[in-house]
Amino acid sequence: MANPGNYARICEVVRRIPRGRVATYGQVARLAGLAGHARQVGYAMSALEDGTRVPWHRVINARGEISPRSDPAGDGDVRQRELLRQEGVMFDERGRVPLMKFRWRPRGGARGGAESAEE
DNA sequence: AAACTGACTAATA
DNA sequence: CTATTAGCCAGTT
Repeated sequence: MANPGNYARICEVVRRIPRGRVATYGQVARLAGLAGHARQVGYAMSALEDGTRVPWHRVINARGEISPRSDPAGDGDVRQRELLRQEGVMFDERGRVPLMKFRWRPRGGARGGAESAEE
């Protein structure tokens, strides 16, 4: 990565997502000080080197689903779902995560449900 | 340097 | 619910 600065921020944020919680790309971007750069967050994830301790699997899209990615192996999304399930995250019939319940809420609870749920 | 690409989101229709 | 449009910006070609 030519500019790891942004990636570092993203990793920092992702790293502090507690177990059993998920965060959206937009949320991570905002917390990383890159509001509106949700795309860059996803891009950063794909650029992560192996051996990284960043829980990238806890980052999902705003719909609460695992974003389909163009992985040659094609097992990336499957693995992500497995990892989340291991942490106690439940999926509904459609394979989605109820953000209303599992969304990571930094701050004492100012967001989620009552406030602007997402962007 | 210019054009493409992409693990995204939100607003409309 | 799906489809379309537009905004966003770093990394690749």
